[in-house]
Amino acid sequence: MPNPVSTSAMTASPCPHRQGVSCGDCRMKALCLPLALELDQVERLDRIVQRGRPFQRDEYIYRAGTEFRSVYAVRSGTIKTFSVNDQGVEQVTGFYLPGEIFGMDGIAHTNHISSAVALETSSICEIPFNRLEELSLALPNLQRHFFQLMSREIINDQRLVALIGKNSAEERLATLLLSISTRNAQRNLSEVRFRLPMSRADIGNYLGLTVETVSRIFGRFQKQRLLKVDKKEIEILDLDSLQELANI
Amino acid sequence: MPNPVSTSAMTASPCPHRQGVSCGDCRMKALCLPLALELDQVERLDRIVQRGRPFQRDEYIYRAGTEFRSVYAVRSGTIKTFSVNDQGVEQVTGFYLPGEIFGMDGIAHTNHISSAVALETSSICEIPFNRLEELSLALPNLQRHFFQLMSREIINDQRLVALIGKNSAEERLATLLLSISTRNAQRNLSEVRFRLPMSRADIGNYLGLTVETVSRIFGRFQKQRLLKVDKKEIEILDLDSLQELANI
DNA sequence: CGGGCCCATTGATACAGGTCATGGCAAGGG
DNA sequence: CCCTTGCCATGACCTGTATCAATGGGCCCG
Repeated sequence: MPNPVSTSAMTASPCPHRQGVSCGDCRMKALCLPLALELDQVERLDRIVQRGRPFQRDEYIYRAGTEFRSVYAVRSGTIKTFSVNDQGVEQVTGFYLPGEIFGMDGIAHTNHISSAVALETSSICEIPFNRLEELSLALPNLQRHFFQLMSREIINDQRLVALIGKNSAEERLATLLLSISTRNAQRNLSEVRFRLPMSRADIGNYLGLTVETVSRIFGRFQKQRLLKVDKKEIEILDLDSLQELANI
Repeated sequence: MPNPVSTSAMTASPCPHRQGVSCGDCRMKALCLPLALELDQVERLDRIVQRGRPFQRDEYIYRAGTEFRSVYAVRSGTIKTFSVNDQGVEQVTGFYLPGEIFGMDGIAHTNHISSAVALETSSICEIPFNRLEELSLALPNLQRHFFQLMSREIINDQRLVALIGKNSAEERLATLLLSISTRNAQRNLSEVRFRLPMSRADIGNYLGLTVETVSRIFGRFQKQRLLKVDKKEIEILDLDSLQELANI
């Protein structure tokens, strides 16, 4: 008897991908919008945001090499960004959850140097960058917000460098799980039960590990009663120990 | 007989750290300034830039925990940025050469989360961030330039993640050497002979390696006739092979 | 001038994680 | 229903890099 209800504890809204929402109504606005923006400023931002039909699993939001036009906000679902070097080796550069902004690495060039795909059905807000620039000239709060968003992205990447450069496989995986856990908590979802939308291969790629190692560590964590793992469904049984492991 | 002349091929200017320069005169303007800025716009930027006395080796430009006020441009010398986690482990996050901007990770917060020290005597331009924000509202080119600078920082960090996560010690060191080489070339310095201003420990820390490994790889590169290494003085003997190693 | 310190190098050894290979399970398609 | 395919798990083995330890050179300072 398959249970049609996802374990992801959604609120009353019938479909998380529904159209026609405005920034003012969006459940994610506290995450992706500058809190400092006044109501009429939100409206002005809202007017430049484009919302298309949801992206299906494996659908590209943008591709490396194509023209950079916009940055994007996740309204629902999960996005993976990655780049491919000239030897064809893929590098996963990030996983983006609802309320988070991606595509800011494209700003430096006229063409994208990385790609973004949906890991599950996902609704995306597209924010044309030249319009965002114009609006930022008029709304100092918005300009500041984007500077801060980009700064945060830099900080995240630096943390990832430290994680990969200095920590063991166990510490890396624990840290990723806790990162997703806290980001879920910010979205008012459970911080101990969630579905990992990405494959083991993606996790390993992101963390600088092989699939086998990721798999073994999941096994080890289960044996140590830190986690309950059922394919992509994760339950954190011992948050404290996991945090200790991740030295957070 | 010690040779007082540094191997770094400086141009005629008697002292690279001299005061009283303006952005318009600065040899590094092509690197750190938006090329698109008009002359009078450069002057307006110039007026907010603060130039103090040079920083000596090991002097801090800013410290983690102190109030974030400015971003900085290197006019001469080399700056190392790093953060320290709660276990006291240092993570080197970057080396900044003349014409490069650092401190952008501070924008996201009111206080710095990383520190910056001079690796050698260095002249620094301080750019108060709130004044930069104001000016950016008036100068669209400047706003764009800073968005692009930050985007480039993100890209660099992502490349570093890939380097550390996917490449061997040899590949990592080769890539760092080539990065410094090309950045020197941009400053019209030799791309095959230069002085590494940072210690082996800093290099290892940055690349996610131990000092011993860095030292061994330097030895290996010498044996393979890729490099001539004399303490911090580096001569690249076989640029092609090094590039092949770094898969660039 | 000598002692101490920092930095770099080099060697011996250990081990975490990579590589290679096998097998299982679930989903989808003919 | 069986066959294929993709994803994950697990075992055996190997190797690159960390770790531990010892040595040497340069430099500062008493």
